[in-house]
Amino acid sequence: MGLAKTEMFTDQQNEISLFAKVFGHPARVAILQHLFKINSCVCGDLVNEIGLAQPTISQHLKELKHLGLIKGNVEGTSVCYCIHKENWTTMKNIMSDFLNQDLIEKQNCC
Amino acid sequence: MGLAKTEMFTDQQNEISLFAKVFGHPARVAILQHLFKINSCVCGDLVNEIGLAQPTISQHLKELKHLGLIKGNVEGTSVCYCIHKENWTTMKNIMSDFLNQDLIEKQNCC
DNA sequence: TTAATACATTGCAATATTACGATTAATATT
DNA sequence: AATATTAATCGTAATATTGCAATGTATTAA
Repeated sequence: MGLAKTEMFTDQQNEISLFAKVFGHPARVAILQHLFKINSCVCGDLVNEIGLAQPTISQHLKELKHLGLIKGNVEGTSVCYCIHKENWTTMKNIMSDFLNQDLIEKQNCC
Repeated sequence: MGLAKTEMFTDQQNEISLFAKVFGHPARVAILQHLFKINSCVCGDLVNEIGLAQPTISQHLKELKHLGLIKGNVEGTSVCYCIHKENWTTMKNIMSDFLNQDLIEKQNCC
């Protein structure tokens, strides 16, 4: 198989897992952290910054863009990337709801 | 390839991606949400609850346990699972730091 | 002891992911 | 126009993930 049976889960569960999946590779984490650190648009130097080959970085950027977490603007021959702030906030709220579920003391055995 | 080049990333980046990866499947999200909802140990009914075959659930539980996010206690013929609260809090702090990076207004082009 | 129950493990098929060389597409420069 | 630059896309190899049938293991019940 290798494919998740998404139809048996809620939209919320599928959405959480899609966001999580995109953070499930250190290169994409590194790209996002760099975009936050620079806090402006990064044109081109992500390949040097991260250290993977250009097609690989391009593929990771595509996934981040597809989920709406970054924006890309063509600027001459290069492309400028930055965090999509509104979508990042939306994602953050969804993930935070999941992570911040109540840990009330009431356990029986563990 | 199919394997991440973890050696070129920081420990923090690799840790974030490992936690995210385990949330990158809706079945594991559903299992965790169920454990939170019950808010005590769940003995046995996870297979009925989630709807995947027993070996599949067992495999997902193994991954969650391996990362330390759940605990499993043998209770007779069944095994009781619950959230590992301390580890969950640690994970939550790591993920929150990543998700809550500052979104200061200063963008050039995007 | 035997049978039943609950869960783990093994083995395998189908699909997904990661990485990159080669190529293509688009714009800039000369 | 010809060339250079930058990034996307294609194609492919290596590896990982998902799912489950079959089987194994441990505990309980009869």
